[in-house]
Amino acid sequence: MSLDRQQKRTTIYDLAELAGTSASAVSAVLNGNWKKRRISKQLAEKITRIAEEQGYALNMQASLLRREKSHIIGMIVPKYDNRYFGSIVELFETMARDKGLFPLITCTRRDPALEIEAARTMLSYQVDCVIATGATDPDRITELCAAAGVRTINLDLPGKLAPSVISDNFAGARELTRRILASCQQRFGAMEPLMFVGGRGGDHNTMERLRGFRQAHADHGIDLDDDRVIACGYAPEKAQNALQERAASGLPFSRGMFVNSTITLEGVLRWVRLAGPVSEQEFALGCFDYDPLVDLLGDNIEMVRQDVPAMLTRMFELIGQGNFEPRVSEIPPVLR
Amino acid sequence: MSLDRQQKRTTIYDLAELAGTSASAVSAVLNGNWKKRRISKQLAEKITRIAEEQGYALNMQASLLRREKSHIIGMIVPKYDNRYFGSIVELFETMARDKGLFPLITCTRRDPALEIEAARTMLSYQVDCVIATGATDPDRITELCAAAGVRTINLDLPGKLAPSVISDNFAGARELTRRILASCQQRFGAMEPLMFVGGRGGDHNTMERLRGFRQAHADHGIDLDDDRVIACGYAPEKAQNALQERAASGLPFSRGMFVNSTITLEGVLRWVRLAGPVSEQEFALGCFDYDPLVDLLGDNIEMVRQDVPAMLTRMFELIGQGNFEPRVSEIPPVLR
DNA sequence: AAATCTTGCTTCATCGATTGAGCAAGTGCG
DNA sequence: CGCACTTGCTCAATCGATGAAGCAAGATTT
Repeated sequence: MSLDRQQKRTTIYDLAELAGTSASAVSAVLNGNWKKRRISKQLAEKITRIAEEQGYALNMQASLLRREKSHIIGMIVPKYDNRYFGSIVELFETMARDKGLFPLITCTRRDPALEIEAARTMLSYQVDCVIATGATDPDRITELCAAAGVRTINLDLPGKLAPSVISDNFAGARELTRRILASCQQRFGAMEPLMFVGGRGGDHNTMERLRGFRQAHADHGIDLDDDRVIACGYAPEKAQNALQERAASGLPFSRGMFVNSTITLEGVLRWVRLAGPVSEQEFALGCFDYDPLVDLLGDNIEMVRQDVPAMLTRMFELIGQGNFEPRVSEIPPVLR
Repeated sequence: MSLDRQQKRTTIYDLAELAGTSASAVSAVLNGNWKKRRISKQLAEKITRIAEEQGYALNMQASLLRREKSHIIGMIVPKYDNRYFGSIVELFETMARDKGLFPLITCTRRDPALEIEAARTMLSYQVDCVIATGATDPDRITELCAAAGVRTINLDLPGKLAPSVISDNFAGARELTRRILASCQQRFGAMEPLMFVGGRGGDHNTMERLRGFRQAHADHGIDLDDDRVIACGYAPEKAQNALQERAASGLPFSRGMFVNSTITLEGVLRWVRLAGPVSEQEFALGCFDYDPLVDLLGDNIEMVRQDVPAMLTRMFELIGQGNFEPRVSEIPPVLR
């Protein structure tokens, strides 16, 4: 790796020399508390000018080493490349910056080992706080951080040891299911039990969504066999294969499907395309997650949009209040 | 902000005391060069054990302050929430980590001021190298970093002062245009000049894609009026409004459209839905960018997928070779 | 005129990890 | 036995920014 620095960086000592003053004065001026330190306006202006001329950039590492709080806030995300996590990350950055915090984001591709590794790295970088988003084992992260005196908040998936901010999966899934059933009624002339595709049986969100899914069926007095639930994970290929197998198995198949995320939807649609009966026109689909392009192109696809701004607002509220009790905040999703 | 640390963090001095040795030995053991520093295996093992027991985490700030290279590699991206940049960021993180570099990513939401601010912040964090992705003013970033002795590479959009890795926009656009024209021929029985929607007239990629767009028309001997080009920016609302106005203007309108990104496609589809003639079935669309869900749902939408893995591979090659000549590497996109 | 206060700086220790220099004890060789 | 060499460590300076403590010169009070 040829990443060798060209010249030595300008430091406050260089500036002090150029300004004929001390490093301490330069530091005071550049970090804004020169009034408190009784530096004259003239000297302050002179130093500021010279710093600009020299293109001085603070050495954060040195600065952070000295300060007690780093104002760095870490976020661990499973994936970047879907709209849900993409918008979480983008808004998180913006909000963190607005609050004077420096956002440090790391993506773990749903790899539990990388998750722990990422948390450890964040601690090394002296983060003040870690947000564990959609983590497989949020409590492990909380423990690790707690050992270093760093607080954590869980986002998207809840944990037992730190506060969690998640969607109201039950209510959202119940309403989404209701809509898919209504769409079946309208388009096929009758309601039939739906299938549930994607997610992991063990994860909290999937369990809650399943509860809403079941409740909506019960609301309409529709019997639901357990074998209509295909919690095959989130990856597209897994959903595609699972549907393939299911279709081949001879078990009853539904035209209405509750799909657990846009990622999974990719697999479902691929199956419909390649191996499925005819076209997606013959299905009534619903997706727990939002993607604007699907919304525009998928005529028969209902979507639930998780309320990312509300979730992040709540999260920063908790931080602001210094509230780190392990309570769960459920944010209602936006239905379209 | 209540982000107060709970207890003091464990340092090498604490570990030294516990192990009955010196901080120097602890440091040598923990950063792996204990053999070079002639520390005995016993002591090394003892220190390692104690460090683990105490949940010790290195203080990166202190470590980086002392070292010459930080091994931090910065990336500036305009947006997270679309598949193209999402996959760039995700793969960049993975590849950087594999090469022993620490990825530091920042999103500027296409705000030129934030771009400069982000570059400055990266310098403060002592990055060894900055990747400016889709930057509005990459040369400004290069200058700023050069003043601090930090090299830069441009990705997606080229600059004049640093090496650039971009898609072969001309060839990609020419082929995409050819396909849209063929689709027009097949579906409407005749080729007609297409419209070009989205992008900024001034930006390199848009200019090159326009060149390919024009060339493909010329290849088929189709006359193309300049007023079929609507470079209204990338944002969905802008595209939607521009099409609205265009339709109202009475100028000739095309059923075939070259759309400059998936983001813009969102606006185009919205226009089709809300104000457009009937449905997207009556259009032949092509998009310079890839989204798997559009690929599955958009029956008449051709897509060009920029070859993100190849682009990043090339980028890391340049870094590895220490090659910082301002040359442009054009990576052929993948056509589907 | 002496005592006190204010202004505008400078000095120096400190944060935690790293590393060149150095030192003491042990080993090997003639 | 004396000298060189090796082994296994410790010491102390250093990276750059920060801020408490201190100090000198001038202003103000008694």
